[in-house]
Amino acid sequence: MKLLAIDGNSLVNRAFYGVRPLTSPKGEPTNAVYGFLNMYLKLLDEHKPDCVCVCFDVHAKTFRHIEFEQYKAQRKPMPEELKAQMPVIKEMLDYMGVPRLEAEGFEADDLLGTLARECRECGMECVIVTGDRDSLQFIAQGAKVALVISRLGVTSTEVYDEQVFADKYCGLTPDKIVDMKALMGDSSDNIPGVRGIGEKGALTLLCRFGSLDNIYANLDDTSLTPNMRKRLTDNKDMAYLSYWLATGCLEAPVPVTPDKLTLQGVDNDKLFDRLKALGLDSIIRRMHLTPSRTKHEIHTFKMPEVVYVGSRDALIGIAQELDTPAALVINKAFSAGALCTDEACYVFTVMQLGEVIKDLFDALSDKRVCINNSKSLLSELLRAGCSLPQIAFDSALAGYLLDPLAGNYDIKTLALRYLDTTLPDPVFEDDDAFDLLGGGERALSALSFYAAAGHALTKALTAELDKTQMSSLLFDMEIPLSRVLAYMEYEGVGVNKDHLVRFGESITGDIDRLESEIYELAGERFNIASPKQLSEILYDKLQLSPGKKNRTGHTTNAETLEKLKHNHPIVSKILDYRKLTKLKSTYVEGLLKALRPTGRVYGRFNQTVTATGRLSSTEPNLQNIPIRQELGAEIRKSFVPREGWVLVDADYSQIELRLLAHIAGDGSMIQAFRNGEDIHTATASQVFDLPASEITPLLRSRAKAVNFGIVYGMSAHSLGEDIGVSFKEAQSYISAYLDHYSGVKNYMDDIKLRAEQDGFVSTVYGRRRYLPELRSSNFNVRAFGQRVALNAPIQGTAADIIKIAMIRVHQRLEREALRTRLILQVHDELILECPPEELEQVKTLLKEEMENACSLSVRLTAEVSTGENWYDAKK
DNA sequence: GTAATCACG
DNA sequence: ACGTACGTGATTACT
Repeated sequence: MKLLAIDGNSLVNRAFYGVRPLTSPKGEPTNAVYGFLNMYLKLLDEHKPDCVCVCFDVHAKTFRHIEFEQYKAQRKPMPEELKAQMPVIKEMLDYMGVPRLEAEGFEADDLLGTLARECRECGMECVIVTGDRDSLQFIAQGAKVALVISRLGVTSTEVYDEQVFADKYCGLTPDKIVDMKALMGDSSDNIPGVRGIGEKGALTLLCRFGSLDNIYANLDDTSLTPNMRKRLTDNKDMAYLSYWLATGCLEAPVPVTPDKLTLQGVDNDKLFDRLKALGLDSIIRRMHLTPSRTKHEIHTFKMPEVVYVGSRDALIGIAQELDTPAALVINKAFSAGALCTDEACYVFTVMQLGEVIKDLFDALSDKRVCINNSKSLLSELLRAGCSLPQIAFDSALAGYLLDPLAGNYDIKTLALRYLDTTLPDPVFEDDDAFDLLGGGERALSALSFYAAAGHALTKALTAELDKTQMSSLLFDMEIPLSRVLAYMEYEGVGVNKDHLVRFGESITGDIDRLESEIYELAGERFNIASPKQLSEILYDKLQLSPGKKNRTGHTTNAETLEKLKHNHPIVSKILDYRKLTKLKSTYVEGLLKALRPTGRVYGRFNQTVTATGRLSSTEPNLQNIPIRQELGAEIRKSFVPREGWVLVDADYSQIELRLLAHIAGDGSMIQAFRNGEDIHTATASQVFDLPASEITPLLRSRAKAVNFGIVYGMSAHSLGEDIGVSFKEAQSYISAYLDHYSGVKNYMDDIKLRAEQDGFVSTVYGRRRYLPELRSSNFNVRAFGQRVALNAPIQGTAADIIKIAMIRVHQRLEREALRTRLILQVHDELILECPPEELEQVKTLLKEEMENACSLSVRLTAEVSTGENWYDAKK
């Protein structure tokens, strides 16, 4: 028989401080609940105990002892967010049938000690789980102690028995942990210890003398330094008080014998409802809970009649008859699918029907369908040469709008969250060929469930979007955009292989040369790409002064190395080496890998990734092609239009600052833009109190940094760092800035307030970003939340605007029957490829659509230029 | 799988 | 009382 005895308070604390802030849809903090339950489930898996008990502290109303009161009362109060979660955790444990123990005037620790003793007495094995080293003393009661350690956000346990303890504490017996604490104290437990003695000193003393008593019996021992002797003498009372405080009790009132602490059954419904209300879906999944029967009516969907469609004609007939939007689910290989309406769910496999995909989508071409991830279907259809259906709804895009941080928007995930329904695993998703004989039935049934869930999600998510006033964002922005993106992905972008290869070859020589020069200067060969090895060479061997530290050692990043450039010739060679290898591996080799026989790369634009509404680009990332430095910009010369065509590039100038002016309603900044002033010069003129004519390039560039910094919610510290002036000087720039642009200052105050009230911030178009960080008890996390609150409306509105522009540009190209295609988007920039005869028309329409995508208190301007490659097309 | 680094807006 | 700007993705090293 094995008992798992858990220190509830200790684990809850670990969870609270170890897990990033999470909140339920209502805004209650849930991170400790989440972290605790995950730890608990993991422990259960690992130890598979027969009996379990979670112990909690209950502080006495009257204290056992006056010193006790004095010291324990000084403990920091529990943060509100944590306090609120304690009863929730206890409630969860009750629903899970986990015995828990608490006794007034006793701490969890006391209960654990008592349980350990009782286990020994009745011959049971006992594993104590805690994050508190105090409990290691109970190893002396025959228990094992699984010490919880959180490192880098991952929690694991280290199991101590007598042997492990002795190894770690130079041969001491576990009861000496009390002597340790008596000497070193424990700030988290408010045990004072002996002033001036820490972990090392305590361990040395105990190894020498064996126990606290023996130390005091041998105060005249010659091995003690006079200093140490004085500390011990002066604090003898403290040491013995601490000894008493650290000694765990073995006689706490435990009403049952350990063998009775068995797990009771889980109350599925109550647990499901509570976890659901807290938004802890991953726990629901992990525990395989099923939707409770108590609240079925609202969203849970009804499975319509499932009809297996066995012939091509029947399927086409059904498609042609559709008069309301139908949910369509289809596997990637187009070999099976399902269509669901209110009436029925029609399941079909192409294996049975012959090659009917083209016919099916012809039949659907004027029909409205509801899809999860319409972009991927549309790009597949384009590649397959099929007609495109109208997209009436896209559940993935809806899910993204409702919670852009959720990360996963597949039907199974959305169904759990919005329909309280656990779907079977999507067996059909990745099947390249749909195997009707092997597992086909299971896949068909999954398919019908997914289509039906897709249909139900349309209703549920539409309601949610109505509530949050984001319907227009979905129907007028994201859904039309997904079609544009599908075309962009279908088109790809031309890459000149020879140019890329030549560039790669031209830098390979330099890389080799730098490599051997670096080895020469270092006096040995090492892996330059390994920050660990590099840091040893620079900071240990060559004795360069290390800059900031990171978790694993000293940073070797470019910013730090830049400062060390003049101290040793190796440094700038390393910087150059890094630059060149980056270009070679990420851009030359990366792009060559992605280059298809058509001479083009087909990247993907993801529509549901960023927190702010921007797109992201992958495989390859076409949004971070070098430009800032001349050598890197060479890569851009490899991006070319089709033979005989030209690239057209248009970017918004200072869109984020213009949006800041508009959103903040700052008269002074609006005026500067209306007057067509150079905004950085205008800012410099205000901040430095000089006429525009006297603004030097240096001053302008500093003002530019201030302008950017404001948009990011900067601090004076980072601004100073960035532009190389003192903290004080940076502070004075910022205050001069905010004095002049008082609308910006008001905006900054106002948005933080609103964010705190609402729990989210919005773009001009109503796109939301939720900010659970603002409720964190951690200052840094909260400060981060405030910066995000400032930045998200601006970055997000810019993202909204260019999306509108993309849709309109695409539509105009279609309407005007042009061959020109939109091929890339880089946040504030659009790139098209254009046959020469369309060039003038395209330049005009592009500028028009971008500049008129929305109307604000300042106008937007777009700069258009053209060229034979991307490098030339950027002015 | 995560961390460090560095490319972009 | 706390650390230092917002948003991404790819590569490499290392656990």
